Amino acid sequence: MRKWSGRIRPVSLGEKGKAIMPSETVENYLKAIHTLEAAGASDAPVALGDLAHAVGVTPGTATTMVKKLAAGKLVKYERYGGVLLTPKGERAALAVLRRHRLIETFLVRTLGMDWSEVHEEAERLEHALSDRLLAKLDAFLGHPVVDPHGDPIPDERGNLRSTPLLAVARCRTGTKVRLARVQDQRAEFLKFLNRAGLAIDALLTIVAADAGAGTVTLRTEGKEAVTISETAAGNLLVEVVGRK
Amino acid sequence: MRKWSGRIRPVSLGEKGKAIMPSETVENYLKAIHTLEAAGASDAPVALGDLAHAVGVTPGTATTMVKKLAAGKLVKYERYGGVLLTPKGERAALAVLRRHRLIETFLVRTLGMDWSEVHEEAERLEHALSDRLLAKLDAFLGHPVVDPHGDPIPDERGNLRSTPLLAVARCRTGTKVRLARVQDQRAEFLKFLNRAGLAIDALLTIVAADAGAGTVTLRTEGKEAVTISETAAGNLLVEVVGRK
DNA sequence: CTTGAGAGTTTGACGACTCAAACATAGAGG
DNA sequence: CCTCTATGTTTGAGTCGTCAAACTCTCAAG
Repeated sequence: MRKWSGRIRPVSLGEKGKAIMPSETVENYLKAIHTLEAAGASDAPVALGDLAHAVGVTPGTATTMVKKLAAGKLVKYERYGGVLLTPKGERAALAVLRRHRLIETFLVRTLGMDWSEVHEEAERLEHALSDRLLAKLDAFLGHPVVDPHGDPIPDERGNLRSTPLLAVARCRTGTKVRLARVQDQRAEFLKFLNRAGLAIDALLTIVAADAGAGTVTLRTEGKEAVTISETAAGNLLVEVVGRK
Repeated sequence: MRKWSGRIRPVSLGEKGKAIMPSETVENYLKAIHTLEAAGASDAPVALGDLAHAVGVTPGTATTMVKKLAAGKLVKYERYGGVLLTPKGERAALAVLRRHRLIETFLVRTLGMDWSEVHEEAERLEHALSDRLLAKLDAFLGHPVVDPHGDPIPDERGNLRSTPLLAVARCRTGTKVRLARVQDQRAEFLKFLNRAGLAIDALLTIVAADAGAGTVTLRTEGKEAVTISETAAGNLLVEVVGRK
């Protein structure tokens, strides 16, 4: 009788033993929860509907999955009460984020891809890198601390270095700022930024803000002014460098 | 009512429409069939048992899967008659092989990983690269024609440039050769080659061949002689450069 | 021929993930 | 306080890939 030396497959959650390799699906849920936690009020649990939307499944599916995550001690969950990452879940989420951001950095810096096209790519690759490869990549890139969108890259231990940044939406007219981080990664939006000359590290001046129209106007060195929605302005994080 | 903009998932085989994105599993079966076809006598169908073994599943699973591949016109299959790739299946298999080998090349050349550790890595990554990324990678590497093991890399159209090579096992004593390709990718074996100083492009001399013991002895420039099994010698492909 | 061992196939079941749709709950507005 | 609607949960079913074990076929040896 032959022995079928099958490959080792991801183990189901909540089993005996140690370091469980989370499935691709689980990693995606954790990442989404992390992102939603960061976006919402601090300590506010993430609504399952939002989670479902972020992951791209129906609410029922999210409920089912979250119960599994809870069984695996990756999240804290109460019926009708939303979901929060446990420290363990947080670590796992940051590990995924680290892979994602290092990959994006590599794709842009080394392969010369546009920042508008690397997100989807990284989305698929992030589940296929070993720790060993990740370490090599990190070293190759010179241990970058932010990715091409300005998002911080967690280090091996999951520490996130956070510089306090300000949304353009909250800047007073006349402020001079440096674009440090873009939180909307939709290709559409990034391509618009390309056209408008709004790149990471670009120096900008807040020219005007029209609360009524819900727009903000800004100008980058030598280029013509651009007007964007307040929503968009909320996704551009900057560092103030001075006042005109 | 919210619209669940779920992600597009791989479509099941044999459906209407065109360019079906084969699942990771399907890609692995095709790759395995291709490899087994190449290893066996020309035009001999691949036995389902061998396929099952190569993919790491039970024979029943392989049968089931092969029927699906046949439904998708990727293989020619007859009950009890083994399996052969159709032109379509061949193309798909070569595409996977191309991705696999370009990734290995990148991992060794750019990230400095050892050739003994890249196979497994590539095995996972090969299913996650877009054509766009692959093209960038190919250009970045300067359109390499062989991977770190000496295996030829199919071009975008699936053309394989094949140089006729000879197995060390078939070389006469006294022949001087250049090591061109290693067909056994088990980390164990490659690490042994490292220790023995047997690298791609190394110049070797066939010192002796003992048919009784089933061994071959060879020497590389300046190093001491190594004796390997005939099986191993069958997996070292070389180019003859002269006779001593 | 006949036959049996070995290769291949079928069947029934399962785990992971998903959806649609029926159902339950919370909590704001009246 | 009651009620309605938003949101969340459950249920039943489906897909994909897998296994174990029962079953079937092929073909070489007698």
